[in-house]
Amino acid sequence: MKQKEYQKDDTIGAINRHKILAAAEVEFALHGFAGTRVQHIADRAQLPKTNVLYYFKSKEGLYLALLEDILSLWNGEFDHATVDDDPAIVLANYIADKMEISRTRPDASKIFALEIINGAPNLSGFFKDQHASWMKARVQVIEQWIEHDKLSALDPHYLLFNIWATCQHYADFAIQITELRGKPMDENDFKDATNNLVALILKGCGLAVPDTFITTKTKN
Amino acid sequence: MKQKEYQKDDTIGAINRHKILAAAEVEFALHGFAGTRVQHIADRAQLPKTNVLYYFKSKEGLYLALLEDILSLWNGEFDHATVDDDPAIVLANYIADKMEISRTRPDASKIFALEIINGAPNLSGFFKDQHASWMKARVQVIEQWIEHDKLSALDPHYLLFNIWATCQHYADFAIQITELRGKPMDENDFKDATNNLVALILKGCGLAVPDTFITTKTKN
DNA sequence: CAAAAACTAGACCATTTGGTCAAGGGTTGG
DNA sequence: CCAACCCTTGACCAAATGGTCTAGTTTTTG
Repeated sequence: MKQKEYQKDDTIGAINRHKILAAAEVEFALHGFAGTRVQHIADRAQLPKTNVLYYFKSKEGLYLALLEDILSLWNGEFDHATVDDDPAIVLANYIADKMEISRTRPDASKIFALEIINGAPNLSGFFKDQHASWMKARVQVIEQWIEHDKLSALDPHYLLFNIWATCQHYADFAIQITELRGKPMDENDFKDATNNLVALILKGCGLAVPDTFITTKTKN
Repeated sequence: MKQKEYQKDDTIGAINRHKILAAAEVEFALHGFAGTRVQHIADRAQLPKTNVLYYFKSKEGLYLALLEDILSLWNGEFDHATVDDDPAIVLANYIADKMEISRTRPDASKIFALEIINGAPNLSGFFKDQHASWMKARVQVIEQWIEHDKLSALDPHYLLFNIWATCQHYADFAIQITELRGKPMDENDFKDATNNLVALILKGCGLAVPDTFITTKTKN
């Protein structure tokens, strides 16, 4: 973070750091922090182990750097929504965003999940505070929507939890999903899943589903 | 499994095995398989480490025994539902069951989640097959409900995934939830969350919410 | 072009940790 | 009461692994 600002992206160091982070993301997602071997990260990045330790002081240092990268994904459109916005549009887009992250960055999602399940031992107080205040602000907006009868009465906390839960699930439990569907989810399946989920949640909140999120299938 | 059938529950061996399993559940949930120390399990069970290895041949043996216990939780009411049942009742009860497991056995839920996230390396083919055929049967019932216009059209797979996702979330992400709500969820909070979730999903499916799942609050 | 800085890499080490062993203590059934 | 079995326990070990050291190579910079 500190160096990256002024550092070019095409120096040998930057390239290697990037390769290592990418390899680490796969390994940590698959084996957790304790179960991951520095050697395996090195192998995957096609570098000697010593190099990994050279660029990142330690296994923990690498993990923390990765985690910081991952947390930066957790921002989006919804962050700036106000009462005046249409809840149907805002929520649908929020869900679509989250689903898109699950599709394109499943390992990031898994690492975050592992971190939380294990008691969030590496999430900084700063992140937690930031997250808590984000939550508070979003809850207020949703409550205002409810007051203005734009949304049926429900606890905004649970609504948000349920959205996160469902979206994350498509990344974290991808193996199970693949097993049960008989095939992995491709981009189209994700679109279907997103539209299904948007419909479920929006209708569940008493909202109409925006046209853009209605699947037009031959199947009636 | 093999011995338990004829073994009494009050022998010294059975008691210790039970203590060890309980301790292991906490430790594995908190640190994952690789991150868990046999010594810590022993400490928590208040037994010497050698005892743990005496009762269970190895760390992996203990983990597998625990996992088997946990998987037995994954059965419930919905297993026997048919077209003739009321989908609103069946689904609401299914959600309530799952939420109850999240409340009472959060560590079991976490271990299962860790297992899936890490690629399900220890889930037997038997379990997977069983699970897949369970899924197929449930999907059929839901499709029949849809054909009979008891439910709005949606993909049954995604509906089930979304239910699992939300229910599991209250166990797996309990730390985050506590952080964001400012306090841990007690039994009453779980009841609220359950009713919120039932309302969201049932309304999302075009179903009326059974009376038993409507929270009567002073808050309008 | 020379020197400093960045990078590569094999050899090596200290520690941690799952697991073994042998010896002894309790319990139970005949 | 004794013998077989179950249980307890400290001492110990081999393997794995994160990390260091040193030495050399390449790249950058003045």
